[in-house]
Amino acid sequence: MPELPEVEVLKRGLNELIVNQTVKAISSINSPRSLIGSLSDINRFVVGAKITEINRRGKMIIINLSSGYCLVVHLKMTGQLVYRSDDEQKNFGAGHPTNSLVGQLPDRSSRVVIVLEKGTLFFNDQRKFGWIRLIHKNLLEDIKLYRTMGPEPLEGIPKNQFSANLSRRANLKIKPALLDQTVIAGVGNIYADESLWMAQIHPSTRVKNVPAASRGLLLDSIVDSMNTSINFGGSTDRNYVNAKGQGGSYLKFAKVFRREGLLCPRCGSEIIKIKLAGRGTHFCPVCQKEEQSS
DNA sequence: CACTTGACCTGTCCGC
DNA sequence: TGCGGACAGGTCAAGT
Repeated sequence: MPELPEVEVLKRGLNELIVNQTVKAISSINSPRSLIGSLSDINRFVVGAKITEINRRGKMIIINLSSGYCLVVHLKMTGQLVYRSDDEQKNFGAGHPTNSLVGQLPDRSSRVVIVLEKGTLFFNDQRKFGWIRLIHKNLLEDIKLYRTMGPEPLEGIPKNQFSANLSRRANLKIKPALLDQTVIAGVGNIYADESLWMAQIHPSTRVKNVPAASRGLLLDSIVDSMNTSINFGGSTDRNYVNAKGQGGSYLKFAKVFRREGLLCPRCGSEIIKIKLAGRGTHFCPVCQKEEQSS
């Protein structure tokens, strides 16, 4: 669902749409757990503050405020951050056509509503796994996920660092190791499967049995697949949309993800799906060969 | 301590 | 058609 590329596309959109706007109001609706922070802090440090910049760390979005605080957003599986200008809100009310995949807002999945000067930002989350947390920018490290997050793929990770991080999980299978956010930031199910296919590594291979050359190829593949996805606006399976409510088209170009029963674009064999570490895992059993354990 | 499984949720899809 | 259950997967907590 939303992984690094999707969150990056969302971050870029938000930077174009809501920076320099002042927050007029913020409230959670229908899901108190979705907004984390005391009501007094929210009223004091969010309402009346100006949005200065939107950043990303792994799969987290960080909305910086002029008060020195920030709203950290994790979309988890079904979260969305959709901005509607006041004009767009009026048009929706009038039933005008739109290119948004999301209908009139708020809807029944809306969890947090942030009213800005010129529009409204909606945090929608069908399954309520996601959250928005208010925290001072100097205390971001209090969030364990933030503090332990591995290096950013788009900022250039030295291959020896990637290899060393992987080796901390030497006995783990390579796919669950990639999903460990302390090893590398932002990889989820889609880009794990796609990059393992590109690097021709069987997802069940133990990390200790993945040679250095394959690790280097794997890192390159992660970066390549993510950059390609960003260029296509990310992956939309069902829920993901950007800040304007539009989907991304990367899955049309995916080689194995959700393509079980279809043919491997490289060798023509049938792509299969297995369950690995509790996750659906797609790969080519012929050209992604498992290294023998010793 | 390292690793695996279950919980958190809700909408969709499949088989009966 | 209705219903129960499996499934989707990011992260943390609990269990082995």
